[in-house]
Amino acid sequence: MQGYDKYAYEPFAVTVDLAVLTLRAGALHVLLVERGLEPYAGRWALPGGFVLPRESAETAARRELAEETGLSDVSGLRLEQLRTYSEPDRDPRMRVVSVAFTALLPDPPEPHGGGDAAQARWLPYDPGRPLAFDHDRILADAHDRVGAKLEYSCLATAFCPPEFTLGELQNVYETVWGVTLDRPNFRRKVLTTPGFVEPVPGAARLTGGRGKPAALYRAGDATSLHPPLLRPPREGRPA
Amino acid sequence: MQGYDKYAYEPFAVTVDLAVLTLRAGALHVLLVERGLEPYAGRWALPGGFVLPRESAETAARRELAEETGLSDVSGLRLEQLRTYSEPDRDPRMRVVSVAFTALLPDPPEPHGGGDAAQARWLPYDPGRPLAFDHDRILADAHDRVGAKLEYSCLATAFCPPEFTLGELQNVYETVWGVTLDRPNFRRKVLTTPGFVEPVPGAARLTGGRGKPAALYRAGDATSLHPPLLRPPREGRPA
DNA sequence: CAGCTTTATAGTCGTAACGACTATTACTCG
DNA sequence: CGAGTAATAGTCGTTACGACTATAAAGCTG
Repeated sequence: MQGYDKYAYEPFAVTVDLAVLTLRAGALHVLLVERGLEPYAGRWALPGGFVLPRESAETAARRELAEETGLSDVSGLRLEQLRTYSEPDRDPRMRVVSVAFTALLPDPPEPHGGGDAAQARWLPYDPGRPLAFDHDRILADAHDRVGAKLEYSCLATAFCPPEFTLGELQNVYETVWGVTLDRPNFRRKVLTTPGFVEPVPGAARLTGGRGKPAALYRAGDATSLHPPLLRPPREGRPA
Repeated sequence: MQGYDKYAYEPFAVTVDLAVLTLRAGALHVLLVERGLEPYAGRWALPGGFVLPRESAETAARRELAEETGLSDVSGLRLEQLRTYSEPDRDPRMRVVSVAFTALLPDPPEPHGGGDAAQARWLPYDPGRPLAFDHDRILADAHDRVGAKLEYSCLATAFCPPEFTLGELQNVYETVWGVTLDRPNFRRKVLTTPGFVEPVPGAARLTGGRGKPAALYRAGDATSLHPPLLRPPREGRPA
């Protein structure tokens, strides 16, 4: 950066891309938009758009998130920078550098049509689905990152509504990691980690489904998990 | 990104900034360059520069790293993307979006003057030192990230020469974290983690200093630490 | 309504991991 | 040759965790 005044430089277009994840019906879903124009017309792509002249990438990402999801209040949502993608040919038309973000939503805010997208929909997360540009790689990176952050942060509550049961919280881990966890052990771990969750005062319980009604919890004030909640080590590689 | 063809967009300058860390004489050092021109003339700044038209940010970062350190072979070094900084006013002259990278060097490759910088030097890491632009924040973010990655990755060996003693490896942790660790326990943890380090075959030992000569090890083929090597929990916040 | 299924919650037991220590070995330095 | 220093070996008690059993409280099914 000290070389400003000597180097010639080329201007780039700067965009943001959003990997917005949620849990619908026990399966991980992603917010995708269908491209109407070439290149990649008809292909699914991550929502996103240009960073405006007076915006930071974070601001632009939050604006796009509101536009694409149609949510009235996006201010409380966690929006985390993932990484920046800058391969010279990632867009065939021009030089585009894209800052990717990850967001996690509690409940499926119904599809929506807002924003400028031809069509925006929640689709099940499928690592094999080819997306426009390098978006499949961005999405895979986002999935990896979220999976890793579940281990040592309290991020999982971001997938849950304000009040949730431990079963719902466990579903977050199981769905994102693609494993099943032992329920009593999960419960013990979460409850003995100070600040991870706190019981809802009114002794409120959630009933309605089958089985014994579950106690309700809220996210606590802790932000990191010490010690972490490790996912079971993969078979084939010793721990 | 689907909005290309409708939105007008503003071109940005894209740069890379490098937080290059090393251990000199048991203290964490950073590679800094002294700015010759306004703004921030005379201030220390992170090395970096513009991304050229046909480069990715990663390529540009590696090029800059070679130029600034004067190292002949930079290809083996770990260069990791940290985060992108895009506040509209981070550079008073123009709109600059900067992709920041972190690199870790084993041994202090002597200062150097290569590249276009007025002066490049290793200075002790000091969170209080004001740097040009938002570079003090970038540097702080890099330090945080490296500290966190030491816990669950084998990154620490990147600070060490190809063959190192367990004492040197422990120094990496102690220096970056700013704590002291129990030597036998550290040793046990490192040696019982498969693939973290492997002994150098020839039963080579490093002598020369005071004390008993230490056995030499190399980095193993593992890349992540399962279970992690947690830093001691801060006092004041219960674990 | 009885009994099955389902889900939440309580608790046990054995082991692995880890923090805090002590002891011993093998060097250099004065 | 001792004193100091750093590496290595090993012990002990506690915590954390995986695997598992048991009980409680709901809905469902006939």
